[in-house]
Formats: sequence, structure tokens, C-alpha cells
Amino acid sequence: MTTQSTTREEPAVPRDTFFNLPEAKRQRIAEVAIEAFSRHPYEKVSISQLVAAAGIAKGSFYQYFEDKLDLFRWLLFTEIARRKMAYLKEIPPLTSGDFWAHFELMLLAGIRFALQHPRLSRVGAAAWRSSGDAELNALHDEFLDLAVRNWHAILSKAQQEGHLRADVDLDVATEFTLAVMVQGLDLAMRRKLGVDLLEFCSRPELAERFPEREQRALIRQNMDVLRRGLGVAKPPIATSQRRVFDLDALPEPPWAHGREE
Amino acid sequence: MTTQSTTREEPAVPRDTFFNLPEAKRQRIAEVAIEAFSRHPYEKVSISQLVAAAGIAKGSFYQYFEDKLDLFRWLLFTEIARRKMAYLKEIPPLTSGDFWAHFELMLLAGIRFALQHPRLSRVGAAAWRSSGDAELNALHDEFLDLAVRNWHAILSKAQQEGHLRADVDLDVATEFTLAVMVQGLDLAMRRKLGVDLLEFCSRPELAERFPEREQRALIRQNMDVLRRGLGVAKPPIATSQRRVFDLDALPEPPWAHGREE
DNA sequence: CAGTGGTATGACCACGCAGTCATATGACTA
DNA sequence: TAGTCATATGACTGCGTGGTCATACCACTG
Repeated sequence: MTTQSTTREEPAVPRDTFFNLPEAKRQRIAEVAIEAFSRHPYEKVSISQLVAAAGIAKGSFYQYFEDKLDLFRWLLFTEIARRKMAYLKEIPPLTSGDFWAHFELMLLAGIRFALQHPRLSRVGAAAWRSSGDAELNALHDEFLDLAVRNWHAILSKAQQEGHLRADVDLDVATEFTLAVMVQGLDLAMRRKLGVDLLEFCSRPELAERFPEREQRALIRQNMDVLRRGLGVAKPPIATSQRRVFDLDALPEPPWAHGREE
Repeated sequence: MTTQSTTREEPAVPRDTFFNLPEAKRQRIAEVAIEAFSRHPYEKVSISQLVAAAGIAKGSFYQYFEDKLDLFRWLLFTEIARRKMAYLKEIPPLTSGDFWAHFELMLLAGIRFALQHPRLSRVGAAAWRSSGDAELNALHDEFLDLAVRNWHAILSKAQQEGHLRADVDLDVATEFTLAVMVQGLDLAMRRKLGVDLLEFCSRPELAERFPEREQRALIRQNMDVLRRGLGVAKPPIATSQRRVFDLDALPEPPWAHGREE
């Protein structure tokens, strides 16, 4: 009830005691939490089970975090977002060339991240889907608005630079593409892997059923539709020219050895 | 535990005792359940509260239903799907004319249904989003597969009849359009109404913020993108010709007086 | 050595839950 | 009237939960 985290109120809400913890212990808690939230939906993760798995006392948990949402928010925005951003930042920014090819690249990297880090992705997925707990939903709203605003800005720039038809409404285009990225690819993963994400996360060997060649084909097909639907009508760029940057040049981040840390 | 519903095993799983109930009582239970499931996510709906609200004894509930999922499945597939189907069936089938205009019409009717029956829609939304309970997720999978198969069939026919580009993969097209219908419109509703669906359901007066004129514009814009992206390249049909059937001719189903029954 | 303050602990509490079951009800039959 | 049977009831059990708090611990200071 009583908030006594005096310093660092803004970005990460866990109490100072948590950040004073030895690195190993903090990491163990994070690991257990990621495992829990990737295996069960937010509502079903119980603090009692969590502290038991982490090997800390119930009371200690409440000395580190306000409550479950506090832990989850930290996990989501600090731990997971940080790692994914680090991953995606390896993609060089779009300077010249085809906006849509760059888009394609980002999506491919996103899929690659999801397949290499299914647990992180699963936890992150909770931020995309509205669900259950009212307070969690506030976090979801916050997250969604952020995603929409960011993507809107990117598309706005693309439109100004002539990559996007001038006669499409930017809001509509934003929602349209976001939907394809989030829901469309989810459905495709479902079709390719035959299971939903949660199931997939506990059986990462399934990833081999979705080789990168097929990922590329899938993305390409979706992008072609988007390009025709949203892009300006100009002669399609030859495939050889389209690949501005080869994804295979993207180095594995240090924390990603094999499949998941 | 023990399943003793001997007859009617297939479509509706509630026990015979439930169907032997006087119509009024059964309706009251359905009403209370719809209210509950529209206001709270599946996991948060407790049988204890439900029976209290319905004015029946806890034991009676278990004489009617196997468990919460049993009730929910009946609600979803029998009550809600039936009502929505009845609503959409008023749209004449596509005989001739533009496939995309017909698609547009269906979407518009879908939005109209959602705005007129927010509670039903909210309950139905639970079937679209995977969430929480493992058994509920099985139902979700079932529902999603059904939707995908149905829509795939529709698009397949459209492709054969030349409404769809021959070079788009039907699976991709299915996922693409479904994503736009489900997620894209959800994001748009969010933008238009400023709240998520759950919040919206408890404040139906918000519907006035989203007049039908804007609905039409929104659908039209999304359809234009789809048409360009997926449709065959032929000269756009004049707007006057496009409207094969006027949605305003769609009669209100008897159970829909004003906003919700 | 004693004292101090931040941290760790887990027994403990009150709660709401799903599901049970002995008993009550009441309509219908013989 | 007595008997039968489908249905109605709600007190009850057992459980896991979120959260608390008195106590224990321990590194450090004086």
C-alpha cells in the first residue's frame, strides 16, 4: 500500500532494495519471472509460486516490488524492451533506398528475435493483447498508444518522402499495417507451427518447422500486398536491388547464444 | 467430474435440466451470464457471484452446467453466434457484382452489430483473443480455426471468380484480411472512441462519437487498400454502381430494440 | 564488546473460490 | 394417502491466494 520508493520514481518502479541486490540474485529473480510469465498468463502467475521458485521469502518480494504489476512492468519495459531494442538496433537505419524493403527487413528481424527468444516474446505478447486485470490493461493501453504513435511517425515520414501514397489516411495506414504485423503474422505462425505462441514457447524445437526461407517468403508476400495497397505506384524494384542490407549480416547479440539465454 | 448428460452431447453441452427449465429462468441466467462475461474477462467471472446475481443456488448451477466453460461455450456458440448470424443473414448473398463491395457491406454490418450490441460483442471478443485459462484457449483455437477456414473458403471462391489476384497465396490473403478485420478495426475503434472495448461496453453512449458516416469512411479506406493490394487490377468501379445493396435496408432484428435487448 | 539499521524470513491471517452433499421441496403417480 | 423421483438448496470443506509483521540475521560502527 504505502509507496516508499523515494528515489527513481519514473522509469523503473521496483524499490531500491531490489537494485541493491547482488547481480546474481537479481538475475535469478528476473529469470524465474520471465519463465513464469512466459508459461502462464499474467493473472495466473501467483506471487507465492514465484517466490518459491526463486528461492526467496514472500516478505522479501514485497521489499523489492510494490506488487505483481510492479515486477511485470519492470520486466516488460526494462528487461525485455531493452533486449529487443538492442537486437533491432543492429539494423542500419533507412537512409536511402526502398522504404518497403527496409520494413521487410525489420519484420524479418522481428520474427528472428521471436524464434530465438520465444520466452521473451511470449512475455512481450502480453503487452499487445488486452486481457484480464484492470491495472494490467492500463499498461497495455500505454504500450499500444506508444506503438501506434511510433509507427504513425514512421509512416508519416515515409509518406512525406514519397514512399506512401498521398491519398491514404495516415491513421488508417497505421492501423492497417500494425494489424498485419501483429495479428497477421500471428495467424501465420499459427499456421506454420500449428500451435499458439504459449504452446510454442514450451517447445522451442518447433522453430525448425519454420525455416528462414519460409519466413522470408511469408514476409515478402505480405509486403507485396502492403506495397501495392499503400505504396506509390511505381515500377517494382528488381529483387537484386531491393536487398539493401542482408539480414544475415546482423550479428547475434552477446546474450543470445543458441536459442535463449 | 462425472458427465451424465446422456442425450445432446454435440452442439450444446449444458445438461437436460437446463433445457427443461422454464424459458424465463433460462433467459434470466443467460442475461446474467452475458452481463458478467461482458463486464469481466472469463477468468475473473466467479460462479459464486454469478449464481448470486442470477438468484439460483450454487448447487443448481452444477445441475445445469458441467462448469464455467460449459456455460461459456453455450453462451458463445449458441446464444451469441446465433444472434449475430441472424443479423448478418439479412445481407443478401453475393450473386453478381463487386466482391469487395460486398465485403465492405459485411464489415459495416459487423460494426453496426458491435455498436448495437456491445455486450454480446464483448463476450464474443473473448473468443478472438487467446487468454488465460488453458481450456478456454482450446475453445479459442477451435473458434479461430473455424474463422480461418470459413474465410479461406470465401476468398478461394473469390479468387476463382476473378475478384482476387491469381498470384496471391490464399493462406496469406486469408491471414492478411482477417488481421485487418479483427485487429485493424479494433485499433480504429480505439482511436475513434478513445477507449478499449471493455470500457466501451459499460458506456454505450460512446457509440454516438462514431457516427455511421465515419464508419463508412473508415471501412471504405481500408477496403481501398485491400482492393489495391489483393484485388485484380481493373478500373475502379464508379461509386454509384458499387453499392449493390444498401445497408440501410437491413431490417432491425426483432430482438434489437434501440441498443441492446 | 554493544549498538544500530538495513535486510531476510516464513508463519500467519482473512479472503474468495470451486465444488460437494445431505437435506428439502413439490409435482406427479398408484 | 403414501410413495417416488427429478430438481432445488446453501452450509460446508479444502485450497491457494495476496499481503502482513514480529522476529532473526548480519555487516558495520563506535
